[in-house]
Amino acid sequence: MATIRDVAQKAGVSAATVSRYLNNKGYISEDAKRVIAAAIEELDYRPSMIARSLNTKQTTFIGLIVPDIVNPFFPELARAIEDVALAYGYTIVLCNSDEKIEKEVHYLTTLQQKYAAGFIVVTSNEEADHYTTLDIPIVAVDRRIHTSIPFVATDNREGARIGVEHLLASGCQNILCMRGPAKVGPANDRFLGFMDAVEGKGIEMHVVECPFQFEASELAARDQLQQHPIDGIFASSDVSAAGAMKAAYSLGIKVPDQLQIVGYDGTMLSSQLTPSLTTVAQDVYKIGTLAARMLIKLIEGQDVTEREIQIPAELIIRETTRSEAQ
Amino acid sequence: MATIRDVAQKAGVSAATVSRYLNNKGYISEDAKRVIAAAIEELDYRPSMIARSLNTKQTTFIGLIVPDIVNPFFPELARAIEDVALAYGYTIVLCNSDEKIEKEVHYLTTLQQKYAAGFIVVTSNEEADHYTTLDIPIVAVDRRIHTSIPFVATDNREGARIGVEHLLASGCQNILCMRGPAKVGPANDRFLGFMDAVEGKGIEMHVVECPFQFEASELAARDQLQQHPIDGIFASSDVSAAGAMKAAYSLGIKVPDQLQIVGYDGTMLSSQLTPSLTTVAQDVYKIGTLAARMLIKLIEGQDVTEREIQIPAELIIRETTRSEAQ
DNA sequence: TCATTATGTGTAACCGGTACCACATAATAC
DNA sequence: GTATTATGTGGTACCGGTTACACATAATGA
Repeated sequence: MATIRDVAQKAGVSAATVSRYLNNKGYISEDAKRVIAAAIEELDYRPSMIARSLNTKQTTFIGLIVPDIVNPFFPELARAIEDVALAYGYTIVLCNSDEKIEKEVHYLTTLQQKYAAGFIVVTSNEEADHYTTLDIPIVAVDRRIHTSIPFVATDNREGARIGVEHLLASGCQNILCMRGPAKVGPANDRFLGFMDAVEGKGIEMHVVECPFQFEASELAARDQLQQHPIDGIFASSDVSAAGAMKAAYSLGIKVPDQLQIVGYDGTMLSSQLTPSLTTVAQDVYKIGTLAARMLIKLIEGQDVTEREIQIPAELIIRETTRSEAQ
Repeated sequence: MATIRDVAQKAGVSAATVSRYLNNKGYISEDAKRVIAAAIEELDYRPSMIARSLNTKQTTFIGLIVPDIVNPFFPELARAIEDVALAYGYTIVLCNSDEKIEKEVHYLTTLQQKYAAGFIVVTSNEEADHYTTLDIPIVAVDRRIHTSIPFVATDNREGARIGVEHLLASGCQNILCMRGPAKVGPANDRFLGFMDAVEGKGIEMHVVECPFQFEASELAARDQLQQHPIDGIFASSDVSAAGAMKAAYSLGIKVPDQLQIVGYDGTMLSSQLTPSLTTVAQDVYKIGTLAARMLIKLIEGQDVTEREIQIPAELIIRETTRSEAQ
């Protein structure tokens, strides 16, 4: 690899001049520009970002910390972030934390001492010290970390409320809420939204807590369906809804005739199921782009006025509900 | 951030000694070790990887170039790679190429001048010059790039053959093959496997090419199901199989009673569908770990004996086939 | 006892850029 | 005609590590 001094020598100028050329700083004659450009071309010279970083102290890596990229919510988020990162000259480093503090801390420290300019983080860990004490910018996505850390997410409470309203409007009288884990912020918000919709309506309701995981959800749903005459399910993730559909199928319960189901997330899965799933869709791509933009602004020292962004969710009515209203 | 000279000063030794301590190189007295460790502790010193990289010329970034992380095959691959990368002290940089040469080249060049130590690449692009001329190691996954580039993938031909044999053994007489795009290597291998199984068996067959995409697959399947008395479908991806299931459902064709379906990939989706999908599962995690190990060996200058690895696929029999044999 | 080797540490150059400063010349101002 | 400013370039220290080399002392061998 050619260095800046190789270029300088070939062009018959000093390294300083080449550096100025590369960064469009200070005065450079047209002659010098021409001869430097030629030398760069000829040597196929590319500046070493690492040498540059050493004294500018600036890098273009963004660490993306997610629980597990295999969970279908995150690839889409990653994709969105990567798209804006690319546009602004950043690249993203993928970190799977499995929700474990040790892994989060590991990535935070190694990447910081390596090269990271900032982080985008999705975590449910209560202890946020290792985030608040960081000296590079962070943006939290999906789950709030600490009031001092900027945050982007769906308006989950309102989203859930809309989904449950739809179930109500479609005639459900006996609703099961398959709520997510209590320690996950958005799961709680969705549960609150469920309560908002259901309260004072005089309908019967059941609540079961289950992880965003297929088998466990199927089991929980089957159990509830056997115990109660349920005619509507609000699942707080599409995966749980898929589990519920499977449970209904194996119990011979017809969807949507005997049982209506609303999922949450709006992942690919929801449209690929048979019958296709009515769901409350999050605009994950938008969340990702907004978070990335915000982080890059922070990195580049620009003003960030809105430090908390809530994106509305959208109800997508498909085949697991009857929407009697229509 | 404290520097090595800060540590040296606090410990009353030279920077060289601290460096030796950090790298376990050369002689260091126990006294020195103690006093340096204390100074590091006190200053919360972390060596700057970027300064280190500048003269060792070694980095610990692995570029992962995939068409689109949103395609469910890739998160699992990424996860596997990331797991071994973590174990060996590497971090992975996520690059979505959308199969576009420009984007691939962009990432290749920027990351190379930035920091990458090697690449793991999934691409179907014919033109491989920008890969073969690279001066850092690469490993190709899923799709072969060039004979000179190490390669890890499922034995797709054999996998497909097994899947189709199962359809045959389950009594299918009129089979539709939903093959993948002609320009994608693995899709061709799977088609060859289909032919291997079907040839000379005297059964009726139909072939339709469709992308690994839900809507298009549903349309193609519906079209074929309306034209021919098909009783078995071999889809070369789970997504296509899901499309076929939807088509069958909307045409009132019962699965598996009237129509049996075998998918390919073994993604989450296959188990979450109702009925759950019989599929030929790839061991994506294994592919990822093997590829990552191989790349790291190449980066670290170790011998790599096997430069082409084929992993067997496994048939997972679920509810979309009847397996009469049993 | 003297030569040789093992042990331990510091000095300084270097990796490949950036940026401050000095300096030279041309253009403009007074 | 001299002072001032704009334009253009080079020298060199520095970012924060690593490492070759020199040097000093202790331990071992003959």
